[in-house]
Amino acid sequence: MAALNRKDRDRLLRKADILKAAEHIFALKGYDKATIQDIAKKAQYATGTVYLYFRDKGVLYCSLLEEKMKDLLAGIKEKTSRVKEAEAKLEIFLEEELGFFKVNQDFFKIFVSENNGLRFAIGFRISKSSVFREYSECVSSLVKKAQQQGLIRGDLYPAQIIDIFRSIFTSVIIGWLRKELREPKDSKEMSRFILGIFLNGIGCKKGLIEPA
Amino acid sequence: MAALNRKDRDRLLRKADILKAAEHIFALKGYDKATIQDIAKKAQYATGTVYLYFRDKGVLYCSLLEEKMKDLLAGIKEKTSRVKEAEAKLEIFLEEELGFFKVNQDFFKIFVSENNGLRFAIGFRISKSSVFREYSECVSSLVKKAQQQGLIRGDLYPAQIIDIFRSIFTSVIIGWLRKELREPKDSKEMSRFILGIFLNGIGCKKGLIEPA
Amino acid sequence: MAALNRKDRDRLLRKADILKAAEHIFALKGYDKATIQDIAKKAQYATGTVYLYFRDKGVLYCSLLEEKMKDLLAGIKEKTSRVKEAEAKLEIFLEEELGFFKVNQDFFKIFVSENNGLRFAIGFRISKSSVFREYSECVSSLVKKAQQQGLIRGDLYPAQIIDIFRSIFTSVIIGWLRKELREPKDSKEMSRFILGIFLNGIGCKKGLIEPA
Amino acid sequence: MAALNRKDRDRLLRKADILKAAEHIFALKGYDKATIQDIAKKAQYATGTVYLYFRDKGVLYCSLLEEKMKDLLAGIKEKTSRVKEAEAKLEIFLEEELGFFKVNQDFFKIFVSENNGLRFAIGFRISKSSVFREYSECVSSLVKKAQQQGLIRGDLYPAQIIDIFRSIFTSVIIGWLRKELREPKDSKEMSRFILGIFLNGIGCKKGLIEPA
DNA sequence: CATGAATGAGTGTTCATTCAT
DNA sequence: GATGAATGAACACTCATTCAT
Repeated sequence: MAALNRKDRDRLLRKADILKAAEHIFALKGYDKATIQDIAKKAQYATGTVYLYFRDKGVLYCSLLEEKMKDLLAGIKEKTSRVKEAEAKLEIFLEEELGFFKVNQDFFKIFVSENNGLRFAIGFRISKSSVFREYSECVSSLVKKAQQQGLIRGDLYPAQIIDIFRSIFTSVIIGWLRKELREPKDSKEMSRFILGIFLNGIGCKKGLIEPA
Repeated sequence: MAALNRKDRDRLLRKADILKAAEHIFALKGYDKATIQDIAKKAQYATGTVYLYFRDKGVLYCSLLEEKMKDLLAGIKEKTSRVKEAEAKLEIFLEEELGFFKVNQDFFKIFVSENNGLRFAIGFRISKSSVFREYSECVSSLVKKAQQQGLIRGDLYPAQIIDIFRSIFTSVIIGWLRKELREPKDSKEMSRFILGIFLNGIGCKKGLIEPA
Repeated sequence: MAALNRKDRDRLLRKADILKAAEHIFALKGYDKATIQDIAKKAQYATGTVYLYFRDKGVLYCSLLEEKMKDLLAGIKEKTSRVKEAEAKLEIFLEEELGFFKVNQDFFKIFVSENNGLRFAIGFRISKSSVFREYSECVSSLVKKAQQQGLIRGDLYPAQIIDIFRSIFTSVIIGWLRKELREPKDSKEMSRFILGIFLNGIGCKKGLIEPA
Repeated sequence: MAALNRKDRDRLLRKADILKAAEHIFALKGYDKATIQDIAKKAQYATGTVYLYFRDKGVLYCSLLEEKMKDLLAGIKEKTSRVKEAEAKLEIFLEEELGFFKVNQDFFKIFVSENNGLRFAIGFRISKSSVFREYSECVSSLVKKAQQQGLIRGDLYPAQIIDIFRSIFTSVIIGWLRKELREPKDSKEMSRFILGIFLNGIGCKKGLIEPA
């Protein structure tokens, strides 16, 4: 925030260079198959330089996730705070994420494999990180507010709802990125579309079955 | 099926030993971090023994996936063929998968990371395998039938619907396995619950928003 | 020599089977790249069976060489003993080896790589074996007799002469087997041809240079 | 030739270290039995270091052969071009190889096992390499010139003559290196000695037999 | 005896990490 | 600080040898 001296500013610039390269390589090859040398070369630094900025490969990976999540979260918080209604908040939340992933498709791949792989396989406890916790809490509060306002069923854990929300969102965005949707809509339309599925399901309104 | 001589039977038993160990190790560590030595040790065989049954690590991994998918698919086909209605088919499909994953939690982890990461990072083209293709076709036909019978919206690609279906399913099952649900219901109830969300969404019936 | 009981006879037959397979495989792949499993399979025995007849891979290899050398040597001794003159002996020696290698081309490859590789690279001390020693002595006595009879220069070690003799012989036979000679002659003609080169060299009789 | 910066020079020095170690180990154990760890240790580097300079074991081996052949060939070409007569060229050729192998005895072993086994067993097609082809062509042209000048019999394929030439040469040099010759002569004398055998054979001039 | 599945030491090769320059 | 060569532990895979059946 405050004005940085040249040294600190340079340091941040280099970190950013490396993170950008890492984002591309990790998205392309996955965590294990990506090598530090790949990343260093992509970033046009020497191998050792990476270690001046990140203690090890794991830290680099986590930093990447956190950095991106921080950006995403900042956008979401800022935009959703502008409206009051839960529904509008959810809509704007979706819109913001759609926009973010549209310009961060590499990160989207990582995010998906991280989030949907549910961190089973990877030894990192990213969810312990503060940005991730904050992101969870942010989404959680959106969902709780929607429950309070009677928009969303109250008989489910928010965590569960978020998972469902996230997974519908992810499915749709993957199709979107694949250009498989009939009409590749803009973020705004897409946001309403996803929210529609989330709230109303995929069923025709004819044969509604009783919720269990 | 046919009576096997001792040799063939033993061979199958040993393959099964190794596959079981592999399932556990792959679920625990992921494909890359899992080592053949880990798997051999877990199965209480020597390293080289694994190679008597599987040409290489990749083949072992694929065999594992295919073997399990074959079992899963057989159950699904058998059970869903007993009913006529699309809705009942979907319900039974869910019930069958729920039951299968309940007793195959290790495989579930692998299945999720394989399926949801959309195979970004892994070099295997498992989806080319006939069992995987057959599984896709099976789910696809269930969904198409549901569309024809007016149960599911007809304005979406089946592939998209399947993704959404699968992602809701996955989210719920993860919560279920984590015992995060208020009342850990049995497979039958859970199946109706998931189908309800899928068809009707998570919204309260009050404030329905218009689908975009 | 004496009549063998069935047990001993069977044992010899099996050894011969294995040696024959080994000959083929060693010729094809070389010592290191050949595997016992290759050989066992070729001989249509189980892997372990090979070890009932040969202590280890090295012994199998050496036995093969010795067995073949014994056959070769027996033929040479028998045939060369029929004539008196050193020149005739040499001629018959060559004829016999040519005939032997013509029907034992696999062994010829092994023999060449063993003999011409000069046992530098391989850890076996085959030359210590009695058959090899005997073979050396046999050729040596032929050469010495030729020296005594004034056929061959007396100012060289027999060992040296044998090496030269052998190497000319080998070169020619390789070309012969490759069918590179203008007229693929029979063993008798070929034998005289080699002997001619050995004794008179490759030079035209015009410009004889003085022996150093 | 051109002045190299320190980096390039160091790189060449290290490559040379490794090649030297490889030469020794390959000569001692043969290609298959030699391990990269042996070579690295001999060169006093870590295992991985070898791979910074040579892509794999095969490339290391081929590089070694090519590097040495290049040196050998350069010497031969330079020296033989100084004289006109075929006989003198052959003599100088021999002299040069004798001198080269005297100071490169390890390489001589490799050269012999590579060349004389006629590459039966080894999967590399080194003969495809340009240096090897060039070497062959060089020797071939020496032999052809000798045939044209009436020094060598014209009724044989050059390839055949070269084989004989090489094999006599090899036999003699091995004896020479073993110090088995009565008087270990210098390269010049030895060269004339070999050429004498090559042109005139090993026979006494008395009992010349008719060439077949 | 014969078998061939099992063994596990050993090899080529990679790559995260270090450190002298 | 930046570099990138060097390191060496680790892994996939092979195969000579053993031994229970």
